[in-house]
Parts: sequence; structure tokens; C-alpha cells
Amino acid sequence: MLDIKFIRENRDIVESAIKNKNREINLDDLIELSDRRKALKQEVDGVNQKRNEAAKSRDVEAGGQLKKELELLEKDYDEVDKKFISMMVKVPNIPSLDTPIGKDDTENKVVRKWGELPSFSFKPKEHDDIGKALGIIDIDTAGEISGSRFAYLKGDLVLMQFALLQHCFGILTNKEKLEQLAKNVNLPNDLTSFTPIIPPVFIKTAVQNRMARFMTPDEHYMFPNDDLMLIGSAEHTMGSMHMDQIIDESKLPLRYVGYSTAFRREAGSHGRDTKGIIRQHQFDKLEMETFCLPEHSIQEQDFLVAIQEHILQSLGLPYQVVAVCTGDMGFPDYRQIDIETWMPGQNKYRETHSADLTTSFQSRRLNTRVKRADGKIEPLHMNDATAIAIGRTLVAIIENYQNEDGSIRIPEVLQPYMGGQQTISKK
RNA sequence: GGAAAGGUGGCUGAGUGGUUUAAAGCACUGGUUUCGAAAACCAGCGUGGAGUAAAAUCCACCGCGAGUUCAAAUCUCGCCCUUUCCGCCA
Repeated sequence: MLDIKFIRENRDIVESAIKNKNREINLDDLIELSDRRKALKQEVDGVNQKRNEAAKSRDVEAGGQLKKELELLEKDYDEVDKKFISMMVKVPNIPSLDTPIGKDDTENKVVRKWGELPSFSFKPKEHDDIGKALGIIDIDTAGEISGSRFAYLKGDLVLMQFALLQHCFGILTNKEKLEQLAKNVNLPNDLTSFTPIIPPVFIKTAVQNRMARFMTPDEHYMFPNDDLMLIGSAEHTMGSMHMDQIIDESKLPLRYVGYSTAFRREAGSHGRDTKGIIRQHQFDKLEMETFCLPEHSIQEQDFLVAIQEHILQSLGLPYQVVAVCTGDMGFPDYRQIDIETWMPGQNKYRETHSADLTTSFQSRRLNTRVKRADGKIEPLHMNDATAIAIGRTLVAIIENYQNEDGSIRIPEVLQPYMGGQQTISKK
């Protein structure tokens, strides 16, 4: 959520943000609502003042009158307040100046590329064909048992998942390694490494709303009896960890890396990516979530992207870094950077990482604030970014490291975590 | 799931209908003192909103939401959460 004062003072900026993010909101209506809300609030305050005086002087009659008056006023106020809030939460965050303006993902800009695309002396296969032949991905049985977009991962592929996790946790908790990566992005603070987290996968719907994401109910698995829903990302229960807290400036930045399963209904994507395990209802992910001072948040995002790139480089997977355009970026994002990894079987780059800088947009709604050394209190800035999406990374490894005989080489950095094993081949 | 107790500012903790404008202590900040520090003493010290040049001042907030009353931290109802015991369970 934006600050209403900011909206009042920066009409043009907000107006063009709404347009460039393909939203429709009438700011005149919003500001009129805000004015009415303010005026009604002042009236309510005035009546309350008289009411307090009447109570103090034990004036029963006047108190009774004022009570009735207040009741009517409060009804008006509540109504206007409700409308005001529901409109406020529909105003998206302002995109950064370096965000490309564009309608949809076709207008995203490739910022840089890394790695040479592998060349094959044979036609590279897609991951699901390789996985099925090796007996490490079973989509057919999962279809019988759980339905479409589920899979059984088996054998060495499961071991590879845990190898990836160990590898990434090792990087994210290694201070020297992080200091090297931070060098290029001018991070001002002493480097604090990431605290590993296993977050809950259920979240109260009221809290999820305060993550200020644009929610279509169809996206999530809902449990109305318990007023809970399954998270679509560890971001949901990690970003809200400091809800309603005031954090001392000296404690920032706070950095977390969480491992959890993410659950998505994918209701709006029927027919898309139906092959293999690219788009699943359930997938595991390591997610970075950081809280920092407003003046450091851009470098912080650059830092998170540097970590993502380092992870992909360590695995020898070619990728491209993409500046996501206004029409495609997230509702609460100030700047969104995606990384797409090369998938030779599909002969294209596919999204494996995303880094969202949401500035104060989420923290204002979550009421997560920083207390400055001079005592001033303001919303802090939040970043979230994929450390590694395991399913899609496994896909990338399978397709990039495939051999003509259908076996898969194991990336060197993962071998120590898999008992020194060098290939996955048919048992 | 059953039973009980509880939720008050950064922390501890008093307050069971109106001298509470939420006591007191700790922590914190500034000052006095000191060569410097500690101790002591003095002062300040919640969040959000309205208001002002800045103040003053006003409103709301005692887990959340309703209700009773002229008046609610305090009484009633619902919900959420925590702790303890029992049951069940990985």
C-alpha cells in the first residue's frame, strides 16, 4: 500500500504507474474519499471530546444525546473508511525509473547473459522424457493418485534435491563468500549472513492480505473452515515475520533464507506447460527475504541477484538476467529482476529466479517499521528473491547435463553431497 | 479434543466501573558531578491520527471484534493467541 500523502503530492507519478501496470483506478475518487474520511474523523473526534467531558462531569443527559450522535457519525465514517481502504489497496507500487515500460512479458529487457549454450552431437531431449526413462520422474502415477500437475520424484533425483539445498545453504551462510559477492554492489553495512528458516506453509488469510499482493482467490488453496490458506511462496510467511514490529536501525539488515514447499492452483494457466514438472501445484524452493533501510534497498536487491547468479554459475547453467517491464512486474514491486535459465530440451530460456524489491509497499501494510537513531519511525524496505527453485533447477540440470545414452552428468559442486557419484544412469 | 489460568508500553508489573492524564521498577536518552567512567541525583522517554511556522491542544489504542453504561483496561458475548494438566499423535 502506498502512503496517501504520497499519492496526494505525486498525482502524475501514481497516475502513470497505474497506467503502466495495466490497472484502472480513479484517483479523483480516491482523494475525494480520503477528504471525506478525514472530515468525518474530525467530527467523530469532536463528539468524542464532548462525550469525554460529559462523562467527567457526570452529565447523564448530554452524554446520552452525544452517544446517539456518535453512533450515526461512526456509521458514516466506517462506511467511507471501508471504501477508502479497499481502493487504497488497489493502487500498485510505483515502478523504478530503470524499469522498462511495456505491456506484457514480450517487452521485458534482457540485461546480460552468462554461459555458453551447450552444443550436442544429438538432438537434446526434454527433461520429462529423460526423467521417465531413467525412472526418476513419474508423472503418470502422480496423475492417478493426485491429479494433473503433480509428480513423484525418485531415486537419485531426490538425492540431487537435497544436494542442491546443502550447496545453497552453504553459500548463504558463508560470510566470506557473501562478502565477495557484495563487493560489486556497494553494500554499505557490515555483512550479515542469512538465517535459515523453515516457515509454516499455512497462513491466515488476513495476514496474507497484508502482504499487499494482488490476490485472485483462484490462485490459492483455501481452507475456509480454519480461515487458512496454503502459501504460494515462503515469502508469504517470511515477509510477515516482523508484522507490527518496530525494529531498531542498528539491527538492520535482517536476512533470511527459507526452505518450504509452495502451493499454487494454477487455475489461470490451463494448457500451459502441461509437459513435465515445469509448472506444478506443489514445488520446493529456497527463498531469500531481507529487511533493510530504505536508502540501501536497491543495492540489497543487486546483492540478491548477485547471489542468484553465483548459484547458477556454480552449477554451470547458462542464463540471462531480465529486467521485467511495468506490465509484467508484480503488483507490489518497485523493481523486478528475473533470471531465465537455458533449457536445451525446450530450446529456450525459462524463468527460474525472481527478485522483487517492494520498497515500503508491503511493510506499510504489514506495519513493519524501523526506528532511526534520531528516533524517527518509518516503514523499512523489503526484498524477496528466489535462491533456488528446486524443480525448475532440476529440469535445467537434466537438460543441460544430458548424454546421448540418456544418462545425466551430475554438476561437480553437487557430487560431494551425493556420495561422490558422477552420473545418474538407468539402474 | 477435554479442563484450567492468562494476554496491560522495549521488558517486569500494579490497576476489577469515575481523583488513571495507564502507578512503580528496569532498560534507554540528555544533564549535573568526574581527569574520565561507575554510582548518585535531576529531567525526558509508547504508537497512529488531527492540529500548528513550531508549540499548545484534541482523538483513538490495555490481544482482536461486538455489546452494556452518561462513563470500560475493568462488566457481558464471540474470536485469536500463550501457558499448564489430561487425552491422542510423528
